[in-house]
Amino acid sequence: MNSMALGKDYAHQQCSIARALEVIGERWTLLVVRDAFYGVRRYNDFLVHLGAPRAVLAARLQALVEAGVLDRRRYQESPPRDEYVLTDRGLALWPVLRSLGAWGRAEVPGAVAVRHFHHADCGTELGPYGECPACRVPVPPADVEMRPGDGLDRDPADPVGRALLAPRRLLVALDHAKL
Amino acid sequence: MNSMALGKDYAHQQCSIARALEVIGERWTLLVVRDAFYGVRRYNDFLVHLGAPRAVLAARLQALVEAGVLDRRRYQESPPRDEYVLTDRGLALWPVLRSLGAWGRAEVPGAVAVRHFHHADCGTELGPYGECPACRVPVPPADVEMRPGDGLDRDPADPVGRALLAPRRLLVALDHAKL
DNA sequence: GCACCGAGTTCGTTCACCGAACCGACGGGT
DNA sequence: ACCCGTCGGTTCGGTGAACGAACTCGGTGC
Repeated sequence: MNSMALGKDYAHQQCSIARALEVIGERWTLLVVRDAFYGVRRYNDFLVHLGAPRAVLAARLQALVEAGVLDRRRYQESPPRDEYVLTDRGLALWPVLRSLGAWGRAEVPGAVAVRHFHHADCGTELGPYGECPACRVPVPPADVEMRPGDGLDRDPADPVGRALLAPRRLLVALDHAKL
Repeated sequence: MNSMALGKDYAHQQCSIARALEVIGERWTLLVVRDAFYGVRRYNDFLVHLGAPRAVLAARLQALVEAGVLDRRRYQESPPRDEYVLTDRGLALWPVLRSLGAWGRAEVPGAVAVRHFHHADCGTELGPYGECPACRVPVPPADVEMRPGDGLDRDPADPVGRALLAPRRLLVALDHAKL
């Protein structure tokens, strides 16, 4: 529970980047956070959408809760079921995901535009830093609308992938009645 | 060179974030890129500053060159010595490092300000997105001056860490006459 | 009672990371 | 000529993490 034991620490590095990577730098972790922004909240939905091993997913979710990035909360009592939602600290990761996605789309060869992000208030597509070029304000993730792009597979195998085909507001939970 | 048998690929994920993570998501990779922004260019300097295993460092440098993030170039013939410098594609990672560092400083508990980044033209400290609040422009990394903060260790063990104590412009190579 | 579901845990294999040792090309000192 | 040191790696044995399949457990619906 304290610092060590895991090989995930960058030892004596004194750098806020290294400290950030100790929290969100392990394999799968940032994709879990991404899915949380997309509205995924349940263990099984993360599982089918990510394709990660079950044990790894369980470990990442627990680590993110302990790091204060996700909050685990009961959403029904019988049977007892928990969901994982982003805390303020998790929401603060939006610029990281935004800049990573922008780089991946612009700089990794063979990339096609898979998703577009728009300012929900005015419909304008976000700039590279997650700001609205029209309104000249940084757009918080709650005000972002995600729309599918041309490169997106029209018929994903998993139900979560299908649910994410439609335009949707970030952070809004998936509707399980429609899955 | 194609998809590979390595476990570093996020399989069927269609997401520019996942594609970016396939390039810079492995352990140590992003810290190598960070050091490249700080002016580190030689194998041995990366090695002593990062503390990574030699084999891992060699693999990461090679992978980054193949991905077009770093360029390997000869800087002397006898003995033949190469240095690794950021390409345009690597320079485009600046917003990623900037947002990660900002998050690590603001949101990871127990963090103290270790380094500050200023707009070299006017001296103003950069905003959270790497923009200059005074000039209202996004600041390219070449125009960023890095200054040590209060949380920085005054006497690091390695010579590279000592060289990075002084205020310096990003991307400028370390001066090996002073190491 | 029984099948089913969500949310994990357990387990054996595979793979990547680690750190120490080793290697080869070159330069400098004696 | 010989030894020493540096730089930039490669090799190797041990360890820990990731993987995927199987299993468990609580609870519900039929």
